[in-house]
Amino acid sequence: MNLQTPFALPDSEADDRAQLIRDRLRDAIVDRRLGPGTKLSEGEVGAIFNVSRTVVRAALQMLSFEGLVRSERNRGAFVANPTIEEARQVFASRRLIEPGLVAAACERVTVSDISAFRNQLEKEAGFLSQRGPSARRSEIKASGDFHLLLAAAAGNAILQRFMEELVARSSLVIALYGRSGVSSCGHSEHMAIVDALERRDVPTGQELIIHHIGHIEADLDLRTTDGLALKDALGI
Amino acid sequence: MNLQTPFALPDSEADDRAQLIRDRLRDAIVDRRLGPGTKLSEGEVGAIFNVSRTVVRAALQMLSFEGLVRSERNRGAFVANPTIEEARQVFASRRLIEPGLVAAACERVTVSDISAFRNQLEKEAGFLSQRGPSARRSEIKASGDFHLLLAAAAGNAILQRFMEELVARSSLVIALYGRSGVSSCGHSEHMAIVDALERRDVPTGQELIIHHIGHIEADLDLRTTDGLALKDALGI
DNA sequence: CGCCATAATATTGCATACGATTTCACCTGT
DNA sequence: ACAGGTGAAATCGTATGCAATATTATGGCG
Repeated sequence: MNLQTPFALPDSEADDRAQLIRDRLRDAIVDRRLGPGTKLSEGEVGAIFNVSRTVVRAALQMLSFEGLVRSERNRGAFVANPTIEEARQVFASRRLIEPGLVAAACERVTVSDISAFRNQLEKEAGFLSQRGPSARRSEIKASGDFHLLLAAAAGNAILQRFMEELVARSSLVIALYGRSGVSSCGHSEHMAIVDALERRDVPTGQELIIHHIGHIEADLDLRTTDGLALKDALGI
Repeated sequence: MNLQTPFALPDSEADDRAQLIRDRLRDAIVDRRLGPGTKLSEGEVGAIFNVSRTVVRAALQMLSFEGLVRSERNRGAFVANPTIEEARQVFASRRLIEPGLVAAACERVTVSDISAFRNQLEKEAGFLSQRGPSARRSEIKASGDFHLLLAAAAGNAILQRFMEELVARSSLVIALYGRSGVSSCGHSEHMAIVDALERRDVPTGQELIIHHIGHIEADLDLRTTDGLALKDALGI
């Protein structure tokens, strides 16, 4: 467990340590420092963050609601291992919700929203030009953050929370089933979407985001692994 | 607190008492035995269900994630009091998601799904013909269950969970802002939707559900209460 | 040599204990 | 009579302890 937090929580004035631990764990999961299936022992996590199991349990329960962690009774909590079916459902949900976000965002987007988008796009470009696993992770995170920015711009707190969950789960799915690592073509698509938002061009924006989600999903290997694949596994 | 559970949990062999308590509380909230703003004290709830505060806290945390309960640090948990803005967002979310559910459900409904729908419709009719506050509550619940059935028929577990949250929150919103109590016209609309599902008629089904959601929302009083209303309040 | 039964160990589920914070009642002073 | 302050009671946040369950190690047996 490399959470780069060897000592007690330094920050912040904001109480609620469970939330803080949840955020740390979530970050670690979505940028794959904690891989699917990793056990998150209450005692161990508590020791790392210098808190009792009580507050760790609260954090793990939150992550379990978000679908990032699977809790088994009397066995503990593990980083989720989404099945292919779950992966499909994540993307089906995104295909349903994100065009709606684009429509809402087109209506109410402000100049400061747009500049936040541009800022995010520059960050993406920065990570793209770098090399190394750390930049890779940052790139994945930045790519997800773009969609979260879209959700925020839509101005619906409920849908925003749904999207937070979907984006986080997507990153798990990509970790498990991603083929080429990162779909680097995503950046230009994000740019085109921002352009459409700025023009308040709903149909174009929706078409772009649908294609974009399609590209992300197309980069996954979601072939069902039953029947024939079993033989393959035995053959090896 | 009238949760009609004066003694220890009778059922069931199924472990996880926190989940059971969450379900009980949620039922009480969505059928308005617990009104918005009601305090849910950990100790009190624990005494009712004969469990420690630990497990009550877990249940309340779950409800707080679902938006049915608002938790304030060092103050406790209260049945949520959605604002008008939140109410609008709940219905905006439903307008986005439910047509997608109809489309998915049309593709994959089975005959047993249809009969489940018909069964549900009969239940609704039964409550409609009765009088009294208890039948009223059952009617509200049954009306929500119809939409949950739709979500289940769509076959996407993630969207199903989102809908569970949205339906539950809708019932809170109706409790707060409902005008005529119950939109009794809903029943015939539900029937028409089931007919469309059976014919696998996506466009009609989507149009029907959009109108249906519109009718539910139209029965609310979501006029914003700022500016002028302040004067009114002072005038009284 | 491998396999199953059994004991030792670790981990979770839950209750309880205690300090911290809030709430409420009461009281005093103006 | 009322505003504001003070103290008691209630409630929450968190740590810890114990029983129950799962996991791992050990040893006997086929």
